Amino acid sequence: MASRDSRIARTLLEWFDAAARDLPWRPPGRAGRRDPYHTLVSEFMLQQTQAARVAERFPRFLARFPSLAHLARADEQDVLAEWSGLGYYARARNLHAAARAVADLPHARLPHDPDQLTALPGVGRYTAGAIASLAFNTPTPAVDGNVSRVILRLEAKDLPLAGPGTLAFAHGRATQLLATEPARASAGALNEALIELGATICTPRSPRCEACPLARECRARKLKAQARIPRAKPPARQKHLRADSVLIRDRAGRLLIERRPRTGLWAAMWQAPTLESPAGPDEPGPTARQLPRLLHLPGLNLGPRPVETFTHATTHRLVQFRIWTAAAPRDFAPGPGPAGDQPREWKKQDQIAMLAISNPQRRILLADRDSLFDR
DNA sequence: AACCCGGGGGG
DNA sequence: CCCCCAGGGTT
Repeated sequence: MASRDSRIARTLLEWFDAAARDLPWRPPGRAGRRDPYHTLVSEFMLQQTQAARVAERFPRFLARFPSLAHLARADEQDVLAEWSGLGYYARARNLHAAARAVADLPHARLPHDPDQLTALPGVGRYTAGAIASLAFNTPTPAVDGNVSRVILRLEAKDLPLAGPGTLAFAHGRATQLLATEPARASAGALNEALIELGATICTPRSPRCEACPLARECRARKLKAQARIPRAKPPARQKHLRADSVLIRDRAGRLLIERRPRTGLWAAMWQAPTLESPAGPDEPGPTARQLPRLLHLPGLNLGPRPVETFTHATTHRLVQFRIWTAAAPRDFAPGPGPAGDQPREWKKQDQIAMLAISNPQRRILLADRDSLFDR
């Protein structure tokens, strides 16, 4: 089978050379080496996130944190602020911590060895393999969801993508491909080609086999099984939540904001004072009279009804937001949030825009709110 | 092994 | 609009 693997590797490398998308973390025209720091940042951003979306944010992140040393020196809240809207915010904290760990290394350089890379916070087996191979051409696999799917189809292996044997199988096959003559000196290019093929051609649904360079080698295609490989997983269960957010404006036009607890959803990010509670048919949620007490906002008078509602969906929850408004009374003295460790501050909208803030809170705090207070 | 952690795109 | 995607850390 060595010749089949050689054909696959050669075909992948030629295809990638001709068809690779132009992405901001790749060297232009595939000439020159990849910058290790750029690779670190982009691989963190690419965890669970599509390349097109990362491409919108990567240049801005680099402009703000131009080098690993800059990132290591930065304040965590500023890194989180720059990450706002990208989701999975633990990635931002881990990236910052990883930059600090590398900066503390003897030469302050990223290791070439995947095992040493795995020791960094937020760097698992995939990310370590990606950085090692893409930035330093270390001959090691980088198996993400794309690569697993491509290999399962290529070998007509009827396994679920997240199944226990899948990663080991894909890892083994990727290692064999990397050992072929055409790929031996091009580990980074081969890994990136596999990822690129999965992202652009061998997509989860409706794979574009007519455009696939590996169509002739693909065993799933031969069996017309590409649509059912990999096997589907059961859907995730969504938890229904309510979030009552109170917009409080003082005489200077500033809004009251608080920081969320350091763990859990939207950890350590800023928001309007918000109470989360279960949502459901027999869960009416707090009333306008109850909310000020529950949120430690003594003396506040809310309007009788929310001024706006909307639904925010994440993978595992459906959050029904209700926005309330109030003008701060003259002697208003808000305490810390109910969780105890939630400091509160008054800020203008243009200052809030610079903070670490989730998408729903961005919608709540940064929209034009004058009309809401007029009601 | 099961669960937590966001957000956007595709059919 | 519903359905889908998927890496790392924690427990």
